[in-house]
Amino acid sequence: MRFKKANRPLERDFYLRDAVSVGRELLGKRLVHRSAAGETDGIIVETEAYTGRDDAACHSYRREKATGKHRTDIMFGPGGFAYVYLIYGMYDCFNVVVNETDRPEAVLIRAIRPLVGIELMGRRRGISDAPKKLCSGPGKLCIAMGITREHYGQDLCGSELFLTEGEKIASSAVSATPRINVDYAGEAASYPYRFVIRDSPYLSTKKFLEE
DNA sequence: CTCACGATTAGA
DNA sequence: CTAATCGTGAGA
Repeated sequence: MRFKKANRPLERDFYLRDAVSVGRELLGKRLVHRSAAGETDGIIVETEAYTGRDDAACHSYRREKATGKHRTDIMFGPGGFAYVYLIYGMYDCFNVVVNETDRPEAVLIRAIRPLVGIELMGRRRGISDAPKKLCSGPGKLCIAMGITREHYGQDLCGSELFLTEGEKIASSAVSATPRINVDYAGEAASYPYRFVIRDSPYLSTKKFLEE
């Protein structure tokens, strides 16, 4: 058998739900990338939910369908596939597409606590000091884990790039805050769709507001 | 075709 | 605080 039971990729059904639920439940899961250079993996400590056509912060906001020509096309299919896009002309961001076909939602993975392949992560990032900074942001974790736009559309139920069970996170250890850097989204900018493991030293920022 | 700007980061 | 850097999407 290719995987030990505890290390199997999460199944499709996990992803076929709304972004807020999946975003919250991805905290504590392990993100694994088996690349030619080696394996890297770590525990997710920060996510953001993007809830589709009605969410002004979401890339699929007011879009109607996949045209075959837009970066968001993958979001219109079923959950459990990778949506990776270039931000600010410099960095890639890794998202998990969620929900059913034609419900274009996604969860942005914003920070990870490195577990495996820390030296490889350091080499990719060009730093040698504390692992706390290796994956403390959506751009940084893509560099550290070797995730690029070539992974756009990858099936996360496969064996190269996937999520699997990690640690149980008590709901009392989770905080929900507004999402980072979505000021352009008007009212949606204040929705509490960012989920963090409170007080984790591996987060992208120290911003906490609400419970 | 042009062009303003971004789900970021590192560095002054 | 700002520069870096380029794909995207809106508009002519």
